[in-house]
Amino acid sequence: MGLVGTQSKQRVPRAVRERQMLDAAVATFAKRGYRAASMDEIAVAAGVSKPLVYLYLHSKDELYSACVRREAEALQAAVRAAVEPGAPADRQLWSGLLAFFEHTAAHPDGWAILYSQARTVGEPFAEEVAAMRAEIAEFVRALIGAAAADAHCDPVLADREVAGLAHALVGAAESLAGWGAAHSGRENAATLMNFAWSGLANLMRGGRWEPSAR
Amino acid sequence: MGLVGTQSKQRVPRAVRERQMLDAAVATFAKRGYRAASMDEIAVAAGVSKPLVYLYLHSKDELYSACVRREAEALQAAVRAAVEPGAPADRQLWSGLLAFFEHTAAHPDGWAILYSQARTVGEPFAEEVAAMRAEIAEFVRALIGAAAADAHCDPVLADREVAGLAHALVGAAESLAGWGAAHSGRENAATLMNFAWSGLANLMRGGRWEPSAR
Amino acid sequence: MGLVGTQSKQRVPRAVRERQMLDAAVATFAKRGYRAASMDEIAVAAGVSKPLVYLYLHSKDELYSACVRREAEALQAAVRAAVEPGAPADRQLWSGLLAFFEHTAAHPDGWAILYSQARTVGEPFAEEVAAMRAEIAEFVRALIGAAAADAHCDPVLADREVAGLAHALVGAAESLAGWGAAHSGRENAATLMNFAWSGLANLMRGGRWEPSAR
Amino acid sequence: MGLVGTQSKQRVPRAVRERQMLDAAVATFAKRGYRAASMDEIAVAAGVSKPLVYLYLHSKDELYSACVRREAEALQAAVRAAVEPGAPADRQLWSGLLAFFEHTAAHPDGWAILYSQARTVGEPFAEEVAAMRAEIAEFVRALIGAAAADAHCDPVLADREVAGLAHALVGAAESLAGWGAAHSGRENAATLMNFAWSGLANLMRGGRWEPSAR
DNA sequence: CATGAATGAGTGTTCATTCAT
DNA sequence: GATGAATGAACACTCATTCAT
Repeated sequence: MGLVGTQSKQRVPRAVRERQMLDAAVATFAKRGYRAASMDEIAVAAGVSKPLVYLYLHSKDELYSACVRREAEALQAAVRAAVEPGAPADRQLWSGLLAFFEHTAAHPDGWAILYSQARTVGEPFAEEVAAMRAEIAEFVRALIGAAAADAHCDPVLADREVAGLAHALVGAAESLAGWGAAHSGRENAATLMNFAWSGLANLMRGGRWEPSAR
Repeated sequence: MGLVGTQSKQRVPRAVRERQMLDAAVATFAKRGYRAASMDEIAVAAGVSKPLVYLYLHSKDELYSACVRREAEALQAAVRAAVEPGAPADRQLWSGLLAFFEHTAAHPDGWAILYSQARTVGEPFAEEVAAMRAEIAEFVRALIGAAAADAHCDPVLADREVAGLAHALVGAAESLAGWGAAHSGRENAATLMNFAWSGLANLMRGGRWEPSAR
Repeated sequence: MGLVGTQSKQRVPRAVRERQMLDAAVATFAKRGYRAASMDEIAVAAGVSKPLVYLYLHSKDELYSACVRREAEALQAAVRAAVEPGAPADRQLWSGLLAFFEHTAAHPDGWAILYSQARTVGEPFAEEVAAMRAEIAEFVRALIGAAAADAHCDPVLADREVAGLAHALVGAAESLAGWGAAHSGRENAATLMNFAWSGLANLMRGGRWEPSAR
Repeated sequence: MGLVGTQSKQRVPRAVRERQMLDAAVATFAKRGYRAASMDEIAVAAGVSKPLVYLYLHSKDELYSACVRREAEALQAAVRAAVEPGAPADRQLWSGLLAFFEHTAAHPDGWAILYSQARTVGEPFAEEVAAMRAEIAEFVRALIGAAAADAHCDPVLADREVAGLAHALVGAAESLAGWGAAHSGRENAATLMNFAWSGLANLMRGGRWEPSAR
């Protein structure tokens, strides 16, 4: 006793403790869902006492919010870092998709929170996640718009249609991320590019599928 | 007293009451989520006492299960009824998408249960919903396969790639259903067909987007 | 329809229906205990609807009370019928014990209600059962008193001691009835007579066990 | 304020609180029975909130089990401490009975739990109590056997008969403990010794009561 | 006579949250 | 800085009991 470094109760700087708590919370929320995860379980998983969790993160809502924010920012940062601003639109989309599939495969708990959990209506933070999603869709929309401009696309695509296409593409990517977790990110990205880009290119050339067509 | 319909304790046949309860439960589960919805709230919404809900539907789990089953069957029936088995593949896909978007737009609560809620990991019945989704994806996969065969598609598409495409399409449709609830089903279906079918057609002609392409 | 004897819903006279209900109730109360037995279960076991049970027996309390009363009277009647009023005290005790063990062995559910269930403090009817027990003890006490008088018992036994002896004997009999359900009534009765009567005889002769005796 | 003991939320060490809870639970279970006693009532009687009871004792079953265990061990300890292993059999029996009557008179609630409540078929822990009872009966059986051996008892008593006698004696003691709670333990013990020991002694001398005797 | 339909009141249990130390 | 002790409020579920038919 009295010897430096022999305390059993670690004095750990706040930043580190907070990260431990967030890690534990992300894992627990991903496994159980927001309501079913208990603060007790999270505190135990983080290796700290419950009041400490409250001291640092104030409430279950704020804790979950912090988890969502952290994971969302990490995903967005990964995608942003992969995209070269000056490159052609298809190249940018490809890089972004690749980074997206690789990041979600590497961080399944984070992805689960963003995709499966936080979306649940009625729960808090559906808005935060929806905002992130909207931001991504807007980015994709801009890419499509740029490509259309480059191609001097003849019968200009309606804004609303472009936005719809962007949402469809985002949904397709999310679905693939969930379904193709077993596959490599490169494979998923290639599948989606092949699927989407040709359709877009065709649209820009004025080719349309006609419902009345026999 | 004496007026028809002024009795305090309504005597209603079981089948009717059960439907009222399911309606109330679907609305409540859609608004709050499985865990956050309380049996009290559902009973009040259905205009009956809690014990009666338990008498007929036995538990929260069974009640939720019944909701999921009913909504899933309704959606599948709507899609199935719209698709003409003998028609060409693109025609079938179009009809199915149209029916899907129209049904989900007309029954947003049912769709919320199937899409947002039941998927949440940790909640019960995620499996049932995943199974329904897999069934739909398989149907789409078969359509794509048939179209590819019709087109004597040269460099045969790998099975795994077709399955991936099917999941991407399903995800795109789900995403559009959520985003474009305000739009007409016809519009959404057209957007998706334009987006997807041209890409598929191009793929079948052997056209591929090449990541290495500068 | 209209044919005599072909109704599916039996019209059964009240007395018979009541007996069916009591039989079912005795079996159910014996198996589950007073609180754990539900009126639903009893009604199903009796093969009638619940409101009919209420129509005839008014409440769970009254139903249980009727069960206790019926079983208690049956047991007392069996014992009373076996005892010959004029016979010597030991003979009377023997006959009573024999009848008691045989009746309880033949009606284990009734005995369970009287012995294990109805005694539980806090439950209603503990009093009714206690009264029956007191009546039996009093009968035994009178027997012992008569025997003592016959024997011109020297140092007259204190009234309280005789009452205590009677209670001890009753308890011994109850314990044997529970433990020795597998044995024949005759065996149990013989064991108890051998055990008790000699002790009583000795007491009457003035023989006492002395605590201070080495 | 400032006065010792005037805090609104008492901070009491866990061991103390647990004992308070057990005391309250024993009293409540004794008064109402297992099913009729509510956790609310117990918590109020213990002067704490219900969640604290659950935090420490986990469930109604475990709480009841803890009560039964504690009271059973206390009773057994009291009896064991009173019996001198080397003493003659009658002396041992006397000491044991005396301790038994004194302990049950001093702790009527504990005795109620062991005797009236836990025995009720259908309730949990009937087994635990039955096991304790069997242990006591076995101890008494051994005493009778030893006495018989000392006395060179001629027509050896059948094992089953000895076991029956032991059960009869235990039942007699239980009955007296319930009936004679108002009397002194010494009085009850004396009554039972006089009743039982002479009968046993007579049996060992080969004296038997004959049913066929006129 | 007999019952399907219905409920008020209460049960055991859990959880997010906060003090006093 | 860190925690053991404590609780208010709510939740899923059950049961004895009663109408209206």
